[in-house]
Amino acid sequence: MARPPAAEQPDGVDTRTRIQRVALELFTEQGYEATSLREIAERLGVTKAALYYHFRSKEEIVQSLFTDQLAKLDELIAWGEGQPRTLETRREFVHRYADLLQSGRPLELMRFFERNQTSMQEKHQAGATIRERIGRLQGLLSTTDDPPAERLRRSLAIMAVHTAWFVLREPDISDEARRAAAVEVALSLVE
Amino acid sequence: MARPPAAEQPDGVDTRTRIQRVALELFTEQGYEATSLREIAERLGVTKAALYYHFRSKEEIVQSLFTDQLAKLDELIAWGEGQPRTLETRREFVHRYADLLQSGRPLELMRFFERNQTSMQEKHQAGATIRERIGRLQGLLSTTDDPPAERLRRSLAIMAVHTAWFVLREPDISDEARRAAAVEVALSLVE
DNA sequence: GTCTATATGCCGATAGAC
DNA sequence: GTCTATCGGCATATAGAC
Repeated sequence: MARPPAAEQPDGVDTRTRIQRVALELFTEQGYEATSLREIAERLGVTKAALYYHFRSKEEIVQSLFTDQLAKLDELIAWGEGQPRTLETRREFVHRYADLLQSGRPLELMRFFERNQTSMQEKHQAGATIRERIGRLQGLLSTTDDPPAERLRRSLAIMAVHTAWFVLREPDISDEARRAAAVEVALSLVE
Repeated sequence: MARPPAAEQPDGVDTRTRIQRVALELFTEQGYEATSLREIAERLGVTKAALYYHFRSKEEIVQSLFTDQLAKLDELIAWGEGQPRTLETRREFVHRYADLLQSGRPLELMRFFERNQTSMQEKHQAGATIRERIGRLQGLLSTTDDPPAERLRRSLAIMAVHTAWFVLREPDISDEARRAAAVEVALSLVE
């Protein structure tokens, strides 16, 4: 998992991590397919070959982004799958999910994934993994027995929590206010 | 706009239209960047050069998909911008928007757009146009003066109408039932 | 760990025959 | 309207020196 033994740059971040950061940014802005390894390398001031020392392929860069962050999501899913399917569980889930998105950087990953859905297909291993987890999340809130409107509402509850960060940008809204709005709307959708 | 004078294939659809259909399908499934003109041509049993007789570039194929369908959306926006910003207008908007998505094929275009967000950037002319229209749609339902939770709720109302078609698939749900669920949830979000 | 140099292949796009 | 043939370019990926 972790790899402590690594040479560090002046800014205290090793090259592997710098590659991941730049790749995530460019993949999200321009798209996975539209971003070349040459572009990533140039941004970092190294050559393509240096990238291949740290990652065996372009796809492996993406995989590394997710595997480094997937653990917390799996914790939440494990918790949810051990709870009774009650209103109280759904409420608690909304809060925990909002927490999850606010801590660490899973939100940047979500955005990357959302904007690169076509690249993250079944062929892409990271894509398959994330899709499976999203299915499990939805499964925590509703079952196929529920009436359609209710299933739709509960899917939207999850979307509300991410979407809040993209819809509520301007003007001068604090992270706390955005989170409060997300939770309020999501809660109303799981009632 | 229309181009009646065109040779037709045995199945009654001219080549230009067949190119558009296959392109939309492949762009949506695999992604715009990941789909080559060679692939589209092979699927149709022609060569790349034939594609270039009908469209000047890959991007022009995408543009043609939207320009052929944008008129109805513009009608809805024009109607909405001429109405008072009342609850009754929002309700009527939800119904009209659901109508719009059910008639014709704008839904397939929405799916294509949603799954190829990174390719449909500002540089891409079709992308800029659609983004502008989506902004106008959101503007019909809410203003920046509204409190955050309300703005989020109204953005979700629009999403509910599309999302219904992707979330509510199995098992044996009719178009009418799906539409009813979408409208019900969207209405509750614009109250 | 990073470099130079290169292999190999597909891409979008065009020219010109039929 | 569709074809064959081709251009120039950039892609991912690798070999091997330092």
